[in-house]
Amino acid sequence: MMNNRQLADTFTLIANLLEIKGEIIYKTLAYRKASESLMGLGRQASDYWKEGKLEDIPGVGKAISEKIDELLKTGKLEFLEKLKKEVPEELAGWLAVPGLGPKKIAMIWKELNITALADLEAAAKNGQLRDLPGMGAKSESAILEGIASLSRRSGRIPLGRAYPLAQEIIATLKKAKGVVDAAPAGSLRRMRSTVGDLDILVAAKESAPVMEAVVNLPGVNRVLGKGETKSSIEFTDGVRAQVWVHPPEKFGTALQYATGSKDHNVQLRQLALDKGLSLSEHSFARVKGGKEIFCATEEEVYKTLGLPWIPPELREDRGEVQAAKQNKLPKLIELKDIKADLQVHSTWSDGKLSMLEMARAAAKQGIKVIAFTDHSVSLGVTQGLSMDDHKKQAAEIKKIQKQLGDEILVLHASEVEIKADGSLDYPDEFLASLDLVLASMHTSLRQPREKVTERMLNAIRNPHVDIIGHPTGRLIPDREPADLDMDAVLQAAAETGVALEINAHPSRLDLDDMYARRAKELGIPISINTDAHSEEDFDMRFYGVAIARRAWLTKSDVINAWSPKKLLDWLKKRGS
DNA sequence: GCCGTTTTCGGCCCGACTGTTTTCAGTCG
Repeated sequence: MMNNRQLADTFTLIANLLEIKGEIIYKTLAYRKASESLMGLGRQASDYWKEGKLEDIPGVGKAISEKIDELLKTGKLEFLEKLKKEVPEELAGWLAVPGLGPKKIAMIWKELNITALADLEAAAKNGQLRDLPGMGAKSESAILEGIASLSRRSGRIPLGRAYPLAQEIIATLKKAKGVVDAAPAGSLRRMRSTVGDLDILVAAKESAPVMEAVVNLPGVNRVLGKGETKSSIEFTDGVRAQVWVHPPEKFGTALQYATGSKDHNVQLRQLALDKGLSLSEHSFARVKGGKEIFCATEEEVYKTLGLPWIPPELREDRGEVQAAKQNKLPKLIELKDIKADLQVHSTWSDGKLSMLEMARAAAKQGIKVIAFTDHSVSLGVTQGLSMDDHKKQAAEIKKIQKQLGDEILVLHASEVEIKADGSLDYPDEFLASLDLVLASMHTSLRQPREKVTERMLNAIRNPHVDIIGHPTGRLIPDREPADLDMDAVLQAAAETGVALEINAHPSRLDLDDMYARRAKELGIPISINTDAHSEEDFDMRFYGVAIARRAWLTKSDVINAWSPKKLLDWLKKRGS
């Protein structure tokens, strides 16, 4: 049975091939829209299918629902097979080359009769492209550069790498002449767990000095474009950045525009048109003449549309505009709301600092409850604790609690391994003796779907387990999530009341927003934890909270934001 | 191909930048 990702990939391929074929653009857009919608669904399309409700999926109508039906039934699609005969599938890969679009691809393919990327590279090197219609020597070398950059660029950039890098760039640009303000935009500002490139917006009266500073940033390898309002650069490691410059009085519309998402902006522009206004990054223009409206802040942009300001994390066209219209935007959780960290490691297993040092570091950041979840015995690489070790650790916790007084409450917990056969690393009687049990998978993550799901369900159904740590086991950017049946996982979590973690470490951010939002809808408590192994790791809460905000979570949805008393009562009721 | 508190047909955001052009097409976000 195909999963959402496979369905989405199929429709993206169809869109790419149709585009090269020269099909009307809106048809290809419809397939792309359906593909994105499937990726952000948070539920399996096959469930909609079983209920006969495929057309409830946004962007899926009669034609695409029939195609999903065929794919789920047979695993194949007649329409796609035919299409591949008209347009070689290999050509879709060319679209990944920066600077190459569907028109040029079709033209080169037909003129030179080549379909392999290697042949394209050879043709460019041999100077065969420059004489084609609409091409020249520059286009030819641009294509060669583009192919070379493909190997340099390794896909999307983890948020934890992109965010600090953008802050550095912003700090440098703020020193340029005449700069009033600078801010991240794009998926970076929306805090997606990975971003494609860095979008940065600068407010300045004069553009030239800023653009000069942009192309002279440290580590710039190539200047992809340099204009008055926009410049693009590529760093030596393949990371790309785009910088816009707008005058301060237009900063609001410009920031709103550059933040996106594309679909959110489409919604706003439509709303503007309904009011007789045309919204661009520069201003609101009246459709029938009259004065333009300039906005220096985003608040003014949304106010002009009759909406409250929508936090960037929500701007994904997932119902936020509708909610804003009805004044039903959630009051999103904030960093300062987090009062507990329920996954922390110490030198008892693979942490870098003692429990006392970690507890003090957490207290310094306003944390009131900390749970030490050192690894369990079977995870040998981390020097997991035996039950005997735990007795000693418990004694140690008593001792440091006295030293810490009411500065911070220390819980004796464990990150218990969910073993390959689905059993937990300690017997139930022992789990019951701990203050808190967090269960996670670290090994055999590539088991087949049924097996790995059953294993997870077993942990969720253990009455002593309070939290499931980093549920899917993904590592950004290197490891795909385990092939879990997330519907079954969420269903079981809803039934047993176990909390699911948003692991705040930027290489995990697991659960990601779409699952966390679905969890909230099912009433599943969420726990945002740093998985800290050192003092700096406590800062990673910031990313965890960002993902929670993208999932529409409020204080009451997150157990770490509850009062210590409420949290302890909840733990007590869970029987461990 | 999808969609609908003015539409079941006629829309579907719109501007910047580049390169190959003598006014515009292609790509990108």
